[in-house]
Order: sequence, then structure tokens, then C-alpha cells
Amino acid sequence: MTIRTRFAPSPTGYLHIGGARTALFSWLYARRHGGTFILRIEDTDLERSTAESVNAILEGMTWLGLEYDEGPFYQTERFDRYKEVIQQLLDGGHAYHCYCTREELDEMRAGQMERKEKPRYDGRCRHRAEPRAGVPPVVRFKNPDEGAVVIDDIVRGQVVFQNRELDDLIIARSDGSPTYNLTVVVDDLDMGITHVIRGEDHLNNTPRQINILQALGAHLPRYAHLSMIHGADGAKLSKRHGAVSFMQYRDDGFLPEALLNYLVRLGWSHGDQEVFSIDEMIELFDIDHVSHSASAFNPDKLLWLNHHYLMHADPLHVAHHLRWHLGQRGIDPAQGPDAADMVAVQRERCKTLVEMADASVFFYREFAHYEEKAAKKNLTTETAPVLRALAAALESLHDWNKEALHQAVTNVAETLGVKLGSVAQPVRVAVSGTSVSPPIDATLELLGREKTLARLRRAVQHIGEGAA
RNA sequence: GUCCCCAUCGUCUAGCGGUCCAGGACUCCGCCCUCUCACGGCGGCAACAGGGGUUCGAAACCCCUUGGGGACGCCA
Repeated sequence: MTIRTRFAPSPTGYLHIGGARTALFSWLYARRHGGTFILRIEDTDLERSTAESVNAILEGMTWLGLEYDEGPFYQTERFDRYKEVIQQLLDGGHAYHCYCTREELDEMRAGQMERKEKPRYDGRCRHRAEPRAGVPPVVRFKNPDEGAVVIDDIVRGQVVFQNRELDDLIIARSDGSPTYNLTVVVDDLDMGITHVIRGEDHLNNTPRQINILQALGAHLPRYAHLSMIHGADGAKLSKRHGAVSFMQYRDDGFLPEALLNYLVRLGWSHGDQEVFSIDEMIELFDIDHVSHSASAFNPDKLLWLNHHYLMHADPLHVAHHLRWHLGQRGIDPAQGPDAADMVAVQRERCKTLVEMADASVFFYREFAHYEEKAAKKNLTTETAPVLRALAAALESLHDWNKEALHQAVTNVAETLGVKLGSVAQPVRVAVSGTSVSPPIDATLELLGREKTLARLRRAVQHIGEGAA
């Protein structure tokens, strides 16, 4: 049997952490078993579904690299099929028209709540065959009243629901449109889904869906309900916890592989291993080791992983992303050091591409001001001779490379009888405008002779002006 | 309120009856390295929710309590 999994988001919001993890696990499960991964957009709620959300989901999936083999399928394009199944259930006596008004239902619920009962439809229209004037009916599924539904969940084990806890859910609205529990069942059936991997919030829907599936005489898929992901504060993950759209992570300077690695470890483990390449995830992923308990989102660990990938990924690959961020700052990456070289010198001190881009701006563009504190300490009448001496040495430097530059800086320090830091730090401030940069030899090498000399002179002049 | 799920360091987790006075990772704190910031290296703080069982033996199995979470829509 070929495994077929699906990710079925509703486009009523953006792709968030929880959704992305569900998608990842479904994708991994399919990939792990040589199966098929399907994307289905559950847009039956016309009121709340938006094209923006659909785009955000598609864009997020692409950015993460979770490619789907089939789809995207849109439920709004399958209404004819749902109507057909609803009629089939009606004909088979598994569903009936309900003429209850919203007011009636509200009243019933209020009474049940008051009696501390579970709010549920009491099935009063099961036997009320005659239509009521002016009340367009909904269609309800006739849920069995006896017995129990036993779910053999792959992550949770056996979960039992008594049928008497369930009620006759609406499968078609009064305007004839199908509802969630019906469309899911029909689609999972028609699309041949073998494994339904989804959030735990759907566990309660599962017995209802199984009952409909059984009324249809269908073969049941396997279910795997993943625990929820909470925000760093332990509360429910919501739009208030930042990252409104998953694409925010791209904008914030994260690499997709870091997100994927973080996500896979949220609720799944393989011994003590923390770092997984995509190939390793696919090779090692198994539902046996999926956690039963909810987990909290930990931004610090994501940052650590992102830094790890910045450090260890192919600089050419990271450079591709860095260029995008430099572009966001109005910089043409072609007008300056090669981005891959920049990655090589910057990556150990940057946790995000945003930090890296910010720290790299001075290589491409003249800075307007010296950082006040740094200039006050390092650009002084005492350091001016140091800067002049280095400028002189560099003007005649034959080979503009790291080794020669290091030697030149060391020589100046020795000649003047000062420590290396007494040369490097003023030079750093002179060329970068700040007190932080890659090692001075690497900085000067990448900056180039022209910019280096110009900035050393500019700094000397700056000191002169301050003294005068 | 009713039903369902869950429960190991602050967080992510290892653990599938003895090798656990509980291991790894993030964070935090020391020390070393050092031209800045970092990287790196070494070390440290920190947990089996509580109570009953089962067993020669329980973090692991069972029950209860407590505490979290989810569901209870003509939303998905």
C-alpha cells in the first residue's frame, strides 16, 4: 500500500508554527515511506477564507521546501461532489433535514449549560418529517446513539468515545453548502488518504468523521494526532506571539533549514541528536518517537539553530539569502565584496541574516557617523599617529591579502611599541565606524585598499577637527 | 460544566522495569582562548507534580488527586 498523507489548512489566517509543523510531519511521513504528499485548501468557509491566506500558505510551503505531489486542491471546487455524498447519506437514512431555528438551538444550549450538561443537539428533528414554512433546513448526520468509537491513534494509542457523547452534526448548511466534517471525510476518502496526520485539536472530530465514513461504508484511514505547540509563555500560540505569517521568519533573517530543524525537534526526537539535515529527517522520522505532550515555542533555541546553519551551511547558499537581505537595505551586493566571502567572515558573530546584513553594510556603503562611544575612545590625538603609520604602510603594501595585512598591522604595533589591540581597535573604528567587526586583517582585506585608505585618512582628519 | 488528551531541569527532550543519587541541547553563570564582537574549549546551576498500589526492584506499569491543554458553532 502506498502511503498518502495530506496537509489541509484552511485559508482563514496565515501559516503559523503549528501549521508548519503539521505540514512538515505529514510531508516527512510521506517522504520517509516513499508515499505521496497532498496539499488541500479547506476553503468552504466563504466568509473567512481569503486569497491572501492561500498565497501565504503556498509561499510558506515553497520557502520551507515542502513540495507537494498533488494539489493544491480547493474544496470550493468540489461542491458538486459533496452534494452528491450528502444526498447519498440522506437516501441511505444516515442523514435528515433539520428545521430548528438558531433561536431554538441557542435556547437548547443555554438550558443544557445551566443544567451543567454538555451542549449538544438533542435530535428533535430526527422524527419531525414535515418542513416548516420559512425555515430553510440544514442537513444533519444521524450519529449512532449507542456503542462507542475506538480510535487506534498512532501517537496516542487507543482513544474511546461513547456515541452518546456525540450529537447529530450539521453536514450541510441551510444554503446547501457542506461543512468541515463532511468535506474532510469525502476528500480523505476520494483522495485515498491512508494517514491523517493533524493537530490534536481535531481528536474530538475524529469519532464523528469515523461514523460518517462508516455510514458511507468506507475503509478507515489511520490517524495520528500531534500535540499542540504553545507560545514561549506557555499560553496558546496565537497571532499575538509574533510571527503572524510564517514568512516573518524569512524577513527576520532565518534560514528555512533552521526552521525545519527546529520544527522537527518540537515534538519529535531521535535520541540526543539535535541537528538534522533534510535527508536525515526523511531517513529517521518515525511516529513512534513523536511526543505525547504539548510543547512550548523557544525562540532562543531557534536562534541557536539558525546560527548553527549560518556557520555550517555552504557559504554560497547562505550568500544567496544574504544578498536578499542586503537588497532589502537598498544595497547592490555586486557593488562590493562577494557575498560568499562576506558570509565567511561574518557568520560566526551573527545569529540571523538580518544581523549579518546590518553588520556588513559598511563594506558596501560609506557610513555617515562614527559610533559616538567608540570614536571617543579610539579616535584620539593619541591614536592619530597609529592610523597615519598604518595608512603609510598599507599604501605601499604589495599584496592586499589577509596575511600581508596582518603582518602590516603587527609591524606598526611593534614599531610604535604598543599592543596589537591598540592598533586594531582604532583602525576598526576608522574603517567601520563601530567597535565591532570581523578580525581586522579580514576586514581590511574585504574592504579593499581604496576604501581602507580613504577611511583611515578620513578618521585622521576627523581627529584633527576634534582637536582644533 | 461534560467529554477527550497530556504530565522528566525555565524550555526542547533521552529514558520503552534494574546499567539513572536521571543523560543531551537551548538559556544562564564561572574559567580559558582573544585585536573588538563572537566562535571554540573546559566546568557549573537546574527535573522524574503529589499520593496510593503492582514488583525482589519503578522516572518507567495500574489507580486516584492535582495541574495544564483541547473539544463542545449553519468555523475549520
